[in-house]
Amino acid sequence: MSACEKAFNALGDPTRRLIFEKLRDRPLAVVDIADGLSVSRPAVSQHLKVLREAKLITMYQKGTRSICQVDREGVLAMRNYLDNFWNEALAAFKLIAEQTEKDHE
Amino acid sequence: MSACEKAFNALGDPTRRLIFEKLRDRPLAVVDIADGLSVSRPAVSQHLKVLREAKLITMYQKGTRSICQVDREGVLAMRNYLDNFWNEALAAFKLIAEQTEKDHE
DNA sequence: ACTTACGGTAAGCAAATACTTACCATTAAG
DNA sequence: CTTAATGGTAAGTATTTGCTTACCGTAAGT
Repeated sequence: MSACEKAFNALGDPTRRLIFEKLRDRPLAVVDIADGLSVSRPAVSQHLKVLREAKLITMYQKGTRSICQVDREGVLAMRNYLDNFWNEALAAFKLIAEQTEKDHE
Repeated sequence: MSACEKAFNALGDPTRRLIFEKLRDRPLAVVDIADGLSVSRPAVSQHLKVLREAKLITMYQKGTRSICQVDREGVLAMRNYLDNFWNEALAAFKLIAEQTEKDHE
């Protein structure tokens, strides 16, 4: 279930979260992502690389522009991880509750 | 929706993810978390503080031991964020798809 | 062909952060 | 009361990592 190790690493950085959220509403070129942000374009490029390797975004060429968009794979992987985590935590909690109940009777 | 800023930061670190996952199956004392990990106990304490402030775990005293367990608040906040994100991304995608369809007729 | 727009990569720097050792406080047990 | 167990905090170090400038490559426009 640690297919999303990289995804958690990637979204651990506030600037990358900003970029990620910018792409939620529409695909954007690198240059469009960069302006409005307080960091340089090369910095953005580096962040995009991390997001790409985490499968949180995909990119394709369109002329000289590199268009970025969110990648369902990474997003769903994280969602799945958290769902799973929570279900198992809940199950474990119930098991322990039953156990301690037994101890008290 | 950025109630989980801290949660993403917290789970951005691999050691903290390890600790977090250790707690999925059962509550543990700090000392129990520390052994098995490759870092010192004080390091664990510091990580626990971060996880606590991110509302990913809660702690309570039991004698000299501090028992840690997962906190639903943080987990559900992240899950919610990702659900929301994905829904909005999907909606945006459809909107754009419809738009470009129009352009082609 | 020349120029402009776009963007990836490298090297170096600066800031953040994860880790260690040392120390102290609290609680239970002898 | 003394000792052992547990764990939080502080100070300092070291590693990581995010950022910048500089440079180069590619694709479109003139």
